[in-house]
This record gives sequence, C-alpha cells and structure tokens, in this order.
Amino acid sequence: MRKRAGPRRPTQVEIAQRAGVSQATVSLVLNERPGVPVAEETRRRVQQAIEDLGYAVNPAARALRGMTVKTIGLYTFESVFPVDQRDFYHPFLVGVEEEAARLGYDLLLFTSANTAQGGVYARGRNALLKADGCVLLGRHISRDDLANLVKEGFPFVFIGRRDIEGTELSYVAPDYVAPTAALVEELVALGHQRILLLRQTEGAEPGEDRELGLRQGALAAGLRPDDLVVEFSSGAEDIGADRVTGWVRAGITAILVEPSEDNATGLALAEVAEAAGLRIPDDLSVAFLGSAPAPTATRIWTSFEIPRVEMGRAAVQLLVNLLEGADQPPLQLVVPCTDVRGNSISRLVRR
Amino acid sequence: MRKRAGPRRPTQVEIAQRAGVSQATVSLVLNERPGVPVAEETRRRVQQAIEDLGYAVNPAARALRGMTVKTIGLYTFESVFPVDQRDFYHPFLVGVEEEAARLGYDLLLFTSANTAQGGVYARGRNALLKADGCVLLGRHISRDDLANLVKEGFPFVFIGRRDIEGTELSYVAPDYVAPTAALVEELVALGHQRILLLRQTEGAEPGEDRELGLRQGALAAGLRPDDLVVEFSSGAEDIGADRVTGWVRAGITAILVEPSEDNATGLALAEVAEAAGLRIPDDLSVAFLGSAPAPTATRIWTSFEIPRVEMGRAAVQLLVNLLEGADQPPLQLVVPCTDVRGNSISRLVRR
DNA sequence: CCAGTTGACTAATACGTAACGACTCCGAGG
DNA sequence: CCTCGGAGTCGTTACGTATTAGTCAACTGG
Repeated sequence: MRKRAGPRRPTQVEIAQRAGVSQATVSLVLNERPGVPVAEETRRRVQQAIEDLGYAVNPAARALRGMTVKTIGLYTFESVFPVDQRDFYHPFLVGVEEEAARLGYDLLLFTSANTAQGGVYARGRNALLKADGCVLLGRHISRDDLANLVKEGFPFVFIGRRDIEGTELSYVAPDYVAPTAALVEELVALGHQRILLLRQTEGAEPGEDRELGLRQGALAAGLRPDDLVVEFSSGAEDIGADRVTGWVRAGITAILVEPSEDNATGLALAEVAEAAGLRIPDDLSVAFLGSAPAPTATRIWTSFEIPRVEMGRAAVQLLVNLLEGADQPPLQLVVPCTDVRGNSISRLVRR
Repeated sequence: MRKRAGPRRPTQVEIAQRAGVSQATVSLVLNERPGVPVAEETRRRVQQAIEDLGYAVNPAARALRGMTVKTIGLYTFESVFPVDQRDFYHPFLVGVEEEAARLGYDLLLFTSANTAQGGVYARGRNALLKADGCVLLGRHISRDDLANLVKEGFPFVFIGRRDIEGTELSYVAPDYVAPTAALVEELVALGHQRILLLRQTEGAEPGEDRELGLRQGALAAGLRPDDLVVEFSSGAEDIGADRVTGWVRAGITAILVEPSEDNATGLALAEVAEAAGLRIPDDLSVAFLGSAPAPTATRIWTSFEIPRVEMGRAAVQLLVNLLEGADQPPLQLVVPCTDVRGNSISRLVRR
C-alpha cells in the first residue's frame, strides 16, 4: 500500500473559499438535505466553483464517515476468474452484473483474493470491506468464513444454499427437491424399480436436497426405501467399469447424477457404460439433477436447468434490500428450475 | 448515499487498548516500517488482540490517508456490460482480469456509469476515483473526458490508440499499419491495381492507421495514389447494391474493410456482392483489416487478429507501472497482430 | 418595542488510519 | 558521574467529508 502519486485534487474547503462560504455549506449543496434550505444565490456560486475547479467528491472520505459507496463486491470461493465464457459460473456473473448496473451499483471483483489462496480473511483480513456488501459464489466454501461474516454483520448474499448451524444467512438457491422428485416419479411410471443417486462428495446442501427429492419422489410413487441406492463420487476417476456393471447387476436400471461444474463424473459414467456394452437409455436410464453436458447430434440429456442468470439478478436484489433497508433480517429465496426432457431415459423393458 | 447499517467494526484503538499499547503501535505492527523496530513481545500481544477481536483494517481510512487501495477500475465507453461471451470486448476483459489477479489487484467494473449515460464525469463527477487507476476501453469515446482525466492527473491506460492534441496519454494499441501494408503488397502481387479501403465513420485513429498502412503498402508496391479509393460507411444499411457494383464498374478489384464490433458492414458487403452476382474472391477480393466474421465451412476471411487478451494484460501492466513507479511519464505500447490467411482474396484474372 | 420564529449559514466534531517528531528508558563510553 | 545514542513507544496531526448544535440577522404578531 504505497502512497498515491499525482497532483492533489480540489477539496470542499477550496470550493468553499472560492465561493465565499463555509465547507459545511458546500456539503449541503452537494447532498441537499430536507429541512435545511440553501439560498438560491449561494447554491449557484458553489456550483460555479465546483465547475471551475473540477471538483469531485472523495469516495474514501465519504466511506470513512460511514456512508455507503454504491459498490457491490463479488467473491468466488474457487477460481471463477478470469471470466471464461464456457465457465459454469459465467451466467451467474452476467446476472449479477446486469442487476448491479440497473440498480446503479458498481461491481468489485475480488480477483486477488482467489489467487492469494487465503479465502475471505486472507490479505489485510477481510478484503471484502472495500464494498458495501457482497455476493458470494462457489462450491468449495469455507463454513468458518461464512459464519464469521455473519457474526461480523457484514451484508452478503450467497448463491446456493448453505446452512450454518446457529446462524441464519441470506441466500438465493435453486429448488432441487421438486424437480428431482418429479423425475423419480416419472422413472417409476416408466417401470423402474431400483434407482441410484450418484452424489458429489463435496458441496453438501445441494446433495442433501437432491437426496430429499429422491426420497420424496419415491414415497409418492410407492417405491420402498430399500429400492433406493445412494453412492458418492469425487470425480471421473471414481467411475470404473466394474463399479457400473456392479450397479446394473444389482438391479439398478436408472441413475440420477448430481452434476459437477464440468460434468466429468456424468460423462465418465456414460462413457464407461457404453464401453461395457450398456446402451443409454435402453439398458440404463441416466438423468442429471441439474445442468447436463451440452446436447450433441444424437443425445439430449434429461435434466433440469438452473436459472443462473436470474439467480445472479436475484442475489443482487436481495443484497440491495439488505443494504438499503435498515436492520433487515437475513433473506432467503428459492427459485424453480425448468425441466429439460431429453432422450436419456426410457421405459424399462424387462428382458 | 445512505448510512451503513450493522454493528461497528473494531478499530486500531480498541486493539491498542486490549493489547495495552497505543494506536500508533498497532499501526506499526500492521505495516512494519523500515527503521522503526517494534519489540517481539509487543508485536505478539498486538497480533493476539487482532486475532481475538477479528480486526480488519478499514480501507476507507487508509485511502483517505492517500494510500492506494489495490483496486483497478475498468471503464468502457459503450455498453460492454454485461459481459457477454459473443461480445467483441470479452477477450480484453479476460486479459485485464487475469493480469489484475496476478498482480494482486481487485477489479472494479464501472457498470453504473454506462447505464447512467453520463460518461466518466456523470454521477458524483468522476466515479473513477473509487479505484487507484483505470483501464479505459471503447470506440465511442469522449475526447473531452480523456483530456480532462489527463489534466487531473488521474492514472489510466486506454486500450486502443487515441491522440489528444496537446497532451500525452498512456495506451496499448494494435499495429494496424504494418499488416495493412503487407496485405496491400500481397494484393498488388496478385495483380490488383485498384484497391478500395472502406472505413468506419467512427473511431478515427484506427482508421487513420489503416489508411496510412494502405498508402505505405501502395508506395512499396509501386501503386499510384490515384489507384487507391477510400470510402466511408456508418453501418450495414450504407452498403447498397448500386454502390458495390459502382465500385466494381470503376475498376475496383479488391476491398479492404475496416471492421466494426459486429462486422455488420463487412457481412452486408459480402451479401450484397454475392446477390449482385459477384463471386468472392474470383470477381472481388475482400479482406478485413482486423477481426473478421467467424469462419464458416466454405469461407475463411483473410484478415488479421488483434491480440485482445494480451492487450488487456498489457494495459494492466502499464497501469500498475504508472501506479507503482513514482512520477512515471505516460507509457505507450504497440503490439503486433497475427495474419489470418483465408480464401477471400485471390489472383486477379483479366476477363 | 419585544418575545418568538424562521431562514441561512457556520464552527466544531467524528470517522479510522499512517506518519512525523518527540519522548523515555537503559546500557555503554568517557 | 555524566553524556550519548539507539531501541522502543507514544502523542499528535492530517486526510476530506457529513452532521450536529449553534449563531445571527431578519421578520412576525401582539
């Protein structure tokens, strides 16, 4: 943190001198306050001085007085930056940006915190303070950091659901439960009796929600709990041929995949299955509980889409509510997903 | 600019009280100054207090003292935000972001200024002050704004070349002259004798550079100035069938197109030409002096690529040089483009 | 002619930090 | 015994703004 270079900028004091008034009056002209009138002639002189000297209010001084500075921070827990178009997170950012712009806030990207590998509390401890409030994003998140932020009373909104024991935080999250349940009911209606849920090992809450949806759907469709299998995968290398054929031999006919950012697990599953002579969907129905891999000429994955742009927008709206409403309690918002009906599940044919 | 909500954060004074030292000592521990030692035991106590209270330095107060705050602003003169992948400007932003992250700076996107439609000096006059320095970007730029910024001594780097009379500013720009000249020489070698340059009406300097390249190339290839034609277009609707056939009837056999962000002009030209029965490149050679429309199965446009990501990176490097070097003069950087040899120009066949 | 009221302005202060100069120890050197 | 000097701390100030409490003159109504 070195010293700034360059010539000094004019201050309210200099404006005041030039206009022949006090600094307080300049401030009054700048932000007119109801009940404190300023004579028209005085106002004019001050405006003129501002024009002449090219004055601009100093945001730092303003912030020091405890004012907001119309800036929303955007922090991601994993390396989302640089913002690549193919990136899973890109639509969130677009939504955040659009809405911030619409509401007149600038957007501060905490690019440095990520590379520094220290989390929110890395560098000068809580770098987020440069902004009025913050939108947080990312799977591999530090619960301690979140809890700390809540304790400190720093205004933030998390994109995705996070439950922290003992505290309540603001978030906007997709509804994984309902569409998962609907998918299960559809599979049962298609004749499937044993269904596997393949969960990611990381990012607990979304996985919990999907499992809840699985059980709700099974209950509604009259499936027994024994017919449901839940397994975990930490990546593509987890999915071996023996594991997949094992599932099938155990009577599994439909697999619900919790997607990862790059969908490596799901793609590996498909590849391994086909290599083992299992055709999708004839021998094995596969659906993604979230964003699926891009459709190809022959394959459209059955899945559902998270409204990412809208979630980004909503996060900013919640945050601005927190910032502008005095003493708001934490806000939560759950948004519905839209179904994608593809050709990766089908009616079960008993052999 | 309302008041901030939430509980107050701990200050250096409170740390000092808890550690039994003065505020000045806390500051010393926080930013160790060469020549001013602090006892190990004291340092430890202060660190402990910082830990206990969860202290974080207040960036506003720091900034007010004239310190830099490790933030680079990014301002675009037209609506680049929200950052869309198809956007012409996206690669610049990626480069800026990468380099800012690498150098430990956060990135402040001035999204609000664009929508407010007021330019740099809109809102509270010069919103840029929230950052230490700024990267500026965009074609439809206000020369007055730029001149003002220079006058005020605000550190910034412009992406693209801009000459402002009487002042010198920092920029990173692509070299349009050399590849344009090379293209002209190549066309002449292919037998072309009358060449048209189709300039954009807006964004003067890049157009000037291309025209300079045209004349240099013509000179080197032994073409007479009379054989060069320069026309202007303000968009796709400018390009009518009569205009294009007029050019051809006047002996034009090759057209160099100055690209716009969306390349509408160039695409319109191609369409109109084909509709008029002119085949490219047999009847008419066409090349883009910059980024061409995306290649298709049958068409790769001859053009050259601006290294946009690298330019973004370079802009940040220049800016950080300005910020961290004391009293740096303005810096300029011209980067080479890479040729794209396509199938839209060919040897001239006399009929 | 005076108490009360309103309009227009200002002096003073607080916000949290970094830096400068001054101050107090304490041991070494004369 | 006195002086000197360095190590370690501290008091104070300045940064530029928004706000509070207050001053002061002009005006009102009785």
